[in-house]
Amino acid sequence: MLNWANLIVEVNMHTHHDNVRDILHQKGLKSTPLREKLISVLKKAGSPLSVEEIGQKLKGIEYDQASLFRTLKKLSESQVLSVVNLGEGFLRYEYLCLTHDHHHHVICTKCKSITVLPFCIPKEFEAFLKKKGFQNISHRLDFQALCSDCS
Amino acid sequence: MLNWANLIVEVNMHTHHDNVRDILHQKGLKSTPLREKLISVLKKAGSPLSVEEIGQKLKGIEYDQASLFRTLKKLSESQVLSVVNLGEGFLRYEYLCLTHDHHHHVICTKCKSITVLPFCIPKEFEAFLKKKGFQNISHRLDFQALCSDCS
DNA sequence: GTTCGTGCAAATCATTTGCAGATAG
DNA sequence: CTATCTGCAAATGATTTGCACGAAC
Repeated sequence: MLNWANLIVEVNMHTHHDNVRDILHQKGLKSTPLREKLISVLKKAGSPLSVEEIGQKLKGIEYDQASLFRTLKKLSESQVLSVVNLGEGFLRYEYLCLTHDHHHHVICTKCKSITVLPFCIPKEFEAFLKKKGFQNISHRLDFQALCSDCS
Repeated sequence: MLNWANLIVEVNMHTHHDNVRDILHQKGLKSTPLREKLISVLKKAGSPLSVEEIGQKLKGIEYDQASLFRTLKKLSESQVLSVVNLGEGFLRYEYLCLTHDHHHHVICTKCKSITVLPFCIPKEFEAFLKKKGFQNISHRLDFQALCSDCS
């Protein structure tokens, strides 16, 4: 089943993906300086950033706050970014690597550092809800704790 | 071990708790019309209410929005209420029955009805975090789904 | 009689919206 | 060229704050 032609396509696709401009085009979005810079900032960050943190890393490029919010919303809707709500009173955004699945976070109650966790809730939970008649089930799970550096 | 004296104390304590005024005094808080009404509204509701929903049920008593927020915050800090963040962009509050433990919710994505769930995450999750050096661990888990009435 | 709570008005913070001009494809 | 973005300014929604008065203990 696997042949060289397919393999080359795959390799090309990944190379493709690595180019911020192409990520946008693939989603049918125009490529602009703000969008490109924003995505590369979030790709590099590795953890979910707040709008304020993004703004700081965006220095060097002049941008408008409203456009930033609009861009974040559009990229989230287009599945390029994911919205992370850790109950802080504002949202965070992270680069949604298509190969890297659904995951959860711990946020340090002191330094606010965020760590990705390797586990998810038991499938029985959603099965329970399904049995109760719920559909299109999704969930949110996050932890707050003092990290080892802060204790 | 169990004797009548202890039993009577327990019974009295519960009777005590049922009086909204005494709940407040026990926490060292002054009893005021707004606080009393607020607590009884949330006690009766049984599910976490938004500030707007609380405001509607508070009709009959004239209150100030700022005072309502201050009261909600103070009662949450005093463990009379608990803050529920379902990622809606605003907070909800529910009466924190001392005997009724920590729990989680499903919110219907359409009608916003909220259901309490009978399960919690496996203890291994927090054990994992402890092993990684985290302390004072707490978590948030909630579900979003279309409820049976809405499908 | 203090301490604590409330009302009122103004402030703040995150986010959104309308609109007209600029830019990508 | 036309659809989509962006900048700017004003609007919105949730929540907070300062201050002086009023009520609870």
